[in-house]
Amino acid sequence: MVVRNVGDERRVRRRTSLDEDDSDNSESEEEILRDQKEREELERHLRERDAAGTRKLAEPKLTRKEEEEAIRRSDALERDDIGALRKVSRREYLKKREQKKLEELRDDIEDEQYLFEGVKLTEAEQRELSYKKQIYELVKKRSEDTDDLGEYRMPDAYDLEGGVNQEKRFSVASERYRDPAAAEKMNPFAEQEAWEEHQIGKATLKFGSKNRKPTSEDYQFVFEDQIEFIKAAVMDGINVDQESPAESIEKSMAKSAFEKLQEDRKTLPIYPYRDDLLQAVNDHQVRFLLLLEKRVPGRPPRYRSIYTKRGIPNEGSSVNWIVCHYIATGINFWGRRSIFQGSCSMIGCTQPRRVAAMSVSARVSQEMGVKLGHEVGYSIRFEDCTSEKTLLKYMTDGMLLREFLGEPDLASYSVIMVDEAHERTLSTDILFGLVKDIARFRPDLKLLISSATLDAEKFSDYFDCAPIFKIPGRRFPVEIHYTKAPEADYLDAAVVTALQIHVTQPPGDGDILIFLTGQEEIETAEEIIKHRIKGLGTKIAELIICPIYANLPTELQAKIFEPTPEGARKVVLATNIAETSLTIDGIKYVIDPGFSKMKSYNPRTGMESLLVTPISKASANQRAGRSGRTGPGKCFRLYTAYNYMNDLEDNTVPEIQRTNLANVVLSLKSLGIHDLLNFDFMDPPPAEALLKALELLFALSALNKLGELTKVGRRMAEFPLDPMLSKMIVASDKYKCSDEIISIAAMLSVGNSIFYRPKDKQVHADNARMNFHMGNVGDHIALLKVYNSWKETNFSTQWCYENYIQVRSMKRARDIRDQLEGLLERVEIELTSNINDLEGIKKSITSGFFPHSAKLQKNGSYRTVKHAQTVHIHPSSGLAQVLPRWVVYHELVLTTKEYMRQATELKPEWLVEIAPHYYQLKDVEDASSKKMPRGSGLVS
DNA sequence: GAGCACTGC
Repeated sequence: MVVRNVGDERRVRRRTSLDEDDSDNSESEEEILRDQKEREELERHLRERDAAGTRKLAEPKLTRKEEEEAIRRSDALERDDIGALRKVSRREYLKKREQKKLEELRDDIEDEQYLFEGVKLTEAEQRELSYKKQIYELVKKRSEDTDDLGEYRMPDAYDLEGGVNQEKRFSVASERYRDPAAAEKMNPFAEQEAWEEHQIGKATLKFGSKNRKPTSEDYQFVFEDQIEFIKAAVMDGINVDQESPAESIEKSMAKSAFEKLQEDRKTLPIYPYRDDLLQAVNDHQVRFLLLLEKRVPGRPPRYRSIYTKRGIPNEGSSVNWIVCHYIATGINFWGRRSIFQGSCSMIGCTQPRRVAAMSVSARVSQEMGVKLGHEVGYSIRFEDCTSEKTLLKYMTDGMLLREFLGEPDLASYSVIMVDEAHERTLSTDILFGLVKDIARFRPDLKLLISSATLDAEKFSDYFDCAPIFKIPGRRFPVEIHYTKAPEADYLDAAVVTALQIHVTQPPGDGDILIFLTGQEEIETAEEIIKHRIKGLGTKIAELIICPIYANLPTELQAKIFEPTPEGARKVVLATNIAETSLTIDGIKYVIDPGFSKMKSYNPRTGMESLLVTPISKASANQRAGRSGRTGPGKCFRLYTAYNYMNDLEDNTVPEIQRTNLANVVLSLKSLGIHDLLNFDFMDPPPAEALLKALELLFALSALNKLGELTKVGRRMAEFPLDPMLSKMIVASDKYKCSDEIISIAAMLSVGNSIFYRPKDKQVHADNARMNFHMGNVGDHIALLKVYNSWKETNFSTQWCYENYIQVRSMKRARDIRDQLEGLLERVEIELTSNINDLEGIKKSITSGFFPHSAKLQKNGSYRTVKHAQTVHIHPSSGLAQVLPRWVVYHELVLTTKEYMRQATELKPEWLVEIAPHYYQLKDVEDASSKKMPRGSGLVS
């Protein structure tokens, strides 16, 4: 939608500069004029679109600051190395970016000086501050050099010019939620230098003289508690290219980028199968299953350098895009016109992750020489980069699911390809069922399921014995080592193993990756390693510890992508995030303790909990594969071969079997699927979970007694939220406070990552947080206050710092809120605000969450009204000290106790008023008459 | 007086 009016000549120009491999064509006057024209076009387009008013469900809301959005988009696409959607003049854009960067940095430094005023800084904090100042100076210096700004530069391929541009790559792979300000801080030149200095500074502080020459005795250190490993197996390499990487880079540099693409396409392992593949798709008109035995790990450097300029978020992409390309260009096999010659129905391709959808589509559009957003586009939440021309559309699986709601037969698609099916995400599993269903009455629809799973037969059986098409992958061999005996303390064992590797192997031959279960464990491991290294002094080479987990602030995450300095070794401590979501270069050793945290759901109590559980074999192999991406690797498993064979499950339990299904059921119902218990799931969820979900939806009056969707239910299904949140919004219409309620809903759906609580400043953080709880209004209203205060400061970043609030989460909440606001219109709810009517707001909340009500007990604990289950207010709640008699809560989590997270006081009468079908008068009266111990000890 | 694996709409 957004790209329609960008001129074609831009593409031509771009192609030329690509071929010339030259970067200094400065902008002529003519081009500046053209840029201006484009900008005007854009503005006009945005105005028109806004005037048109009616918006498609998934269309992003771009109205806040059109310019800002344009810059953001431009930035994103530049990183794609596509540059197709540039909306502002390059010159203007760069200038703005530089200025903004400077301001941000200055603010940052000032903030910190302000915050730490009168506080004695630790060594690390001082270093951090001076590090920031350094960057500021560097950026300032660079921005004064104005000549730098006007010229058009092709983004570098990252195998050129002395190495990888890590920040750039990383900023895409890691920034789940893009923050333009943070991204802009990542100046490839300045930060690199400052970082190096920073690192050197750290190293000198810790390890003393770096210049000391190593003597032979330095390496004779032996650990007291070595762990013995047995080499048990080797995962063979497949199709590993014999050519040395250096040679091939040199070779490929000599050619133009376009030639490189042509050339490399032919060397892909899939290339010889091209005709067979198309023939196979052609022969199986009704349903066709394609299983790609993908490269489990790794691909040689020369391929990586060319195929994933954008970063390497998704390891399956290289197979995926080439298949899509074949299908798209080979469509005339089926008697239709090729994608280039005009209209035919769309090809849809789903990915489990946003970044993957973006990067693969960028790659394919480049491959086909078309502009991203035209013939090839992507569609993810908050960002729809497609147009009427789009024929090959990449999207997240959840997005296709929502498209189903608007178009239950997917009439606009002729091919659906589900990629990464082995990950078995919730959305993928539901898509399976739906897509299989519509394939029955749409014989023209082709299905392709692409998976790296080993039990292809299971997938094939599910899709009515669809033929399996195997495509060989590519990987390096990985040696697998098991321990001789089980390890009692896997954390300690992991640390010992890492140090063992570090000491016995020459530095520089490869980094170490340790899989741990969570933030806490990672921090502990970090401390242990630091402590042990200290004990070794300068006897060993430098070891750089890099923690990585999703909640780690983005700036700190960037560290793992820095190249390892000469003579040192990195040890990466990661959660599951390193298993699928991101790829780290240079890992040669993987240490796998065999555990991860998994969410489980108990349908009986409606409680979710995160449990540390043993991983599956599939998961273990995936982890092992992480060591063989750039060369032969080794994987050390901290369990025995017997454990592996006998104790581990083959595959991870699919998400659909261990989650709350309320949302799934609502979606399926609104698609007209009534018999859910007999719905064709590949792995059916527990019947109990389904019934629980149905029960809840009935209670929320989303379903009637016959299990049919009601009008309320239909409206609820429009919102991409939990049914209880959706109900809350629908109910807010009655209480005239939809404005407040959507803010609350947005804040709640961001999760519990809003308040930031650094270990060393917990008191400050808690104080700041309590400000929002003034008057004991309850956690929901406190969240509303947070959002509104932030809004009043014009979404200020500094305000967030002052109040220990995570900017990233707030920005996400803002986006969600905007989306919800747009959806209100669709379900005909008026946007009304009444901030003073707290009762109305609380009643709306109760309308959605009445099944989650609890009553205070004598001992200070609570008991849920419906199930008489003992629960407690979470200590982080504003009501933890207040203990109101009745509360309604957002969710129940099981950690050390059963805690209610986000609670608000309510009046018991409301329960009967709002949900007379759910609560009897006696439920409430009974309780209020007993009240608190009035007489004396009524024991029992 | 406690703790947050990872995604996605």
